[in-house]
Amino acid sequence: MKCGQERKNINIEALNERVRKAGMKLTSQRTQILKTLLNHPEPISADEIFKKYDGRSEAMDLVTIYRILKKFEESLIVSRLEFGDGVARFELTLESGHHHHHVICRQCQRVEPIHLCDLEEHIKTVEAMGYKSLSHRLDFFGICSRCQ
Amino acid sequence: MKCGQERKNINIEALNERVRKAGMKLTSQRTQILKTLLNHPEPISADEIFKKYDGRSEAMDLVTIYRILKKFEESLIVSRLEFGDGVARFELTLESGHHHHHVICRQCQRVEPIHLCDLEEHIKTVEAMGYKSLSHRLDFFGICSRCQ
DNA sequence: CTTTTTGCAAATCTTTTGCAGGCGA
DNA sequence: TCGCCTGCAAAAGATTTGCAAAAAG
Repeated sequence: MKCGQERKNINIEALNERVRKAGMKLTSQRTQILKTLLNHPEPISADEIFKKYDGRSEAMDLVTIYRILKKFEESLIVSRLEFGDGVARFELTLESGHHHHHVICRQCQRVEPIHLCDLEEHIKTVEAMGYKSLSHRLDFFGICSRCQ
Repeated sequence: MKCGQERKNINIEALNERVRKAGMKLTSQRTQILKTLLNHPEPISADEIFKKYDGRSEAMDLVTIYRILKKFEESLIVSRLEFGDGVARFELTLESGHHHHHVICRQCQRVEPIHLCDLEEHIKTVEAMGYKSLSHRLDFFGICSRCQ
C-alpha cells in the first residue's frame, strides 16, 4: 500500500455520489457535513461542526452529527482520528487506500498532514507475525514553529 | 532516537524507587498498581485494574486509580495509549527513551508490542517542517492469527 | 407510500473535581 | 505533626439510545 498523494479533484458532487452509492439517503445535513469537511483544513470534531452552525438557520442537532459521522465512517467516506485529548476528529478519507499521517502540535493542537509513508519494512514484519488485513496509524507530536 | 529493546530487569523495587524519586509518597495503592502493570502482558485500562481488585480486601477506588495513573504519567513512569475505542490504556514506560509500537487485533482487541522502529526518514521530514521535541506513535490494526 | 433520517430527551460511559478524613515520611 | 493521598459523592464531557415526527426516493 502506497500513500502520499495530495487529495485532488474532490468536490461536493463526488462526495454526494459516494453517499448515494453507499445506499444512504442524501439529506441537507449530510451534504452540509461533507461541505464542512471539504473546506476544513484539518481534522474536525463533531462538536466543532455543531458550533459552526449553531444558532444559524442551517443548525443541526449534535446527535445527528454524531450519527452521520458514524455512518460515513462505516462507509469509509470519513476517517475517525484520536490524538489523545479525549475528542475524536474526522477528515475525508482519500480515494483508493491512499492515506496520510499527522503531526500534532502539543501546544496549539493544530494538526498538519504528512504526505510521506514508507513503512513496507514494518508492514512485512507485522504480517510475519500472522496478522491479516493490516492498516496503520502514524502520528508525530511536537511543538510547531509558531509555538516555539 | 532508537527503540527496540525488550524490557529487562524491571522489578517492583525499582519501580517503587522511581515513585519516591519523583517525590511521591509510596502508598499500598501505588505499589499495587505498579505490580499489576508489571504482571499484565499488555496495556491495561483504569477500569480493568479496578475490576481486578473489586470486592477483594485490597479493593481501591476507581478515582484513586485514575489519579495515580495520571501522576505516574506525569512522572513518565507509565505511558497512556489510545487505540480508538474510547478507553485509555496504560503500560510501564521503558527506560531511557526506548519505546515500542503496537499491533491491535480488530477482533479480540488484544495488543501485541512490536520491537521495531526505524523512522529516521520520517523524523527528519517532520523536523524539516519546523517541529521540535518530537515524539511519535505507530500502531498497526489487523486480524490476529487466532481470530482469522 | 415506505423506509430512512432527524430532533429532542434522557441515558451511558469514561474521566475529573471537591471535600473531609486518613496515612506516609 | 504536616502535607500529600484516598474514598465517597457528585460533576463534567463525549457519545449513544429510544421514540415519534419529518423527509427522501
